[in-house]
Amino acid sequence: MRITPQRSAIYKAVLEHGDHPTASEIHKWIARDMPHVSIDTVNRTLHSFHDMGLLNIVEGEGGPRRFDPNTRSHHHLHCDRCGKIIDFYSDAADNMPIPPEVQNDFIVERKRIVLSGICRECMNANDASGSGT
Amino acid sequence: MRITPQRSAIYKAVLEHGDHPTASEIHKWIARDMPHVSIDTVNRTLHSFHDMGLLNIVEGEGGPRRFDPNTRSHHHLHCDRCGKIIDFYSDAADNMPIPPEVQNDFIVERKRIVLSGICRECMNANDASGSGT
DNA sequence: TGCTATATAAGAGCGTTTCTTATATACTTC
DNA sequence: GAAGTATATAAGAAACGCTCTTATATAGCA
Repeated sequence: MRITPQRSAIYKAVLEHGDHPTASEIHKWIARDMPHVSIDTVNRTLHSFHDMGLLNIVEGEGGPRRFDPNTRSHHHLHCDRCGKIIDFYSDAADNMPIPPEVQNDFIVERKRIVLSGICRECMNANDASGSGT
Repeated sequence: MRITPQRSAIYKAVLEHGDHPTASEIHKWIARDMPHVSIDTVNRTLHSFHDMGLLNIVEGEGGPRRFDPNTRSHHHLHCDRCGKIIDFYSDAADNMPIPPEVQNDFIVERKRIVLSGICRECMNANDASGSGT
C-alpha cells in the first residue's frame, strides 16, 4: 500500500482525534490542512486501514460508522446520554470463559464487552442542574 | 400507547422473523397481509417499541439497524461471513466483574458481550467447497 | 522517457432514516 | 350518539451516510 499525504493525514487524524471519530469528523478535521480531500477518500482509506487491521470499526446502534485506532485488546463504555465511547481494559473480560455450546457451533475470533450507561460528565451535568435543595 | 393493527403486525413480525430483522425486512414481511403499511410507520413503530423497552437495537458495525425482541439478558455472536447474529446465554458473562475504575466513572446499566467469528453453516460451506484431496 | 499500476477528486447513485403534511382513526366529553 | 381532541398513519420529500463510476493525477518501474 502506498503512503500518500492523504493517508498520512487521515491516520494521524484518527490518532489525534481520540474519541472514536466518524469519517465525516475526520474529513472536517483534516480539512484545516488539506481542504481538497474528498469524503470518499476518507471513507475508502479508513476502510483500507480496517482491512489491514490498523483500526477497528466500533460497534454501535445505527448512526454513522465510528473508527478506533486502539489495537490493544480492549472494551467499550457507551454513554446513553452524550453518545461518547470510552475504552477500558479488563483481564476478567479478556479471560471470560466462552460457553461450550457456543464453542461447538462457532469459531470465536474476537471478543468485545459493551457496557452502556451514563458517563461521569453526564452524571455531573445532571447533578448540577437537579440537586439544589 | 394505542394498539393499532399496524403495531400488532409489526411486533408479531419481529417475533416471528427470529433473525434480528431490519425495518425493511419487517416491512416486506408484513406486506403479505398489509400491503399498504409504509416503511416510515415500520421504522417509527420499531423506534417506539425500543423506547418502551419492548425490543433492543442490535449492536453492529454499520449497515441498517437491526432489532431484537429478546428481552432476557443475553449476548450475541456475529458471523463475519454471512452477517447472521445469534443469541447466546452465559451466567459467567452476566456475572462478570466490572473494573473498579469503570465503576467510579460510569453508571453501568446494560452489559453485552459480542463475539465475532464464523458460524457453523459458514464453516460447513467452507469445508464442502475446500476439502477435496 | 514512457509504461503500468495505484490513488484521488468530483459527481452521481443508492439505501436507510427522518421530516412534513394531509388524512384517518380511536378515545373523551357532553 | 355526536362533536371535539389527541394520536397514528400514508405518501412523498428530504437528509444523510456510504459506495460506485469516470476522468485525472501520481508513484514506481522498465
